[in-house]
Amino acid sequence: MTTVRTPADWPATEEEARAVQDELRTRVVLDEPGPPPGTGHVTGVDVAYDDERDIVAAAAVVLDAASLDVVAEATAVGRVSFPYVPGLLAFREIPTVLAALGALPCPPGLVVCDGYGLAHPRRFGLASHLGVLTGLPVIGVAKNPFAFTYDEPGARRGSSSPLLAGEEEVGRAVRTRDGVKPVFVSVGHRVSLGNACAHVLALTPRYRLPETTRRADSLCRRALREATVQESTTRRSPTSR
DNA sequence: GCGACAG
DNA sequence: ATCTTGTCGC
Repeated sequence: MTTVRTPADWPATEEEARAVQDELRTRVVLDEPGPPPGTGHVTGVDVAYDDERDIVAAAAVVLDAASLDVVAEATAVGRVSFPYVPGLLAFREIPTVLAALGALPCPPGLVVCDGYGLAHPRRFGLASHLGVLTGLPVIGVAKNPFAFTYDEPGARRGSSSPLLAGEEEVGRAVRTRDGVKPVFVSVGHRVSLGNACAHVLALTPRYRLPETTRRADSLCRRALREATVQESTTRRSPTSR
């Protein structure tokens, strides 16, 4: 498990963070289809927090896209680098997520993260940000519609409807299980929306959330528990070094 | 101006 | 995100 420090030039205020988003958004690539679903690697990333101790743990789990078997995984821990502000989530998660991705022993292929990409107040959510910084194809899968609107998709798995910012389709509400609340898919970088939705369906043979998200979620929670235990153990044993 | 609002 | 056990149901 690698440890990360927040970069020295990390934005300190909401204003600075928004300026960074406005600058980086010009580098998002939206005209590539992305890798075909069911081939190569698909990597889930997620983070867990311990606000009490100001610790954040990130996990990256690489799956074989065809079998959904785990191929590799990595974790990283660090300090929380920004408060939670709607629209600025990426600044809270990215340093640690980048460290976890960087610790992987193989290429991640397509990256699937929690939250949004294009579906964002300035069209530059976590998935877009992560894509621009890594150059990798990235999509976002969120559990809530944020401030966007949508019509309920059909009740069957595979149904979807546009996620709308006014008239603009910024993502899609995708039903991954019959009769279960949809997930909210948006493009991050170098993947088309249709392809992103196809990936999400390929990653949900059994549960509402993609296997990538589920694997990364449980791994980063475990990493957080172990990071906490390590630190308290060190404190209790001043002679142990 | 105020409230809502990914995780 | 996180606080949190058992429990109802397929």
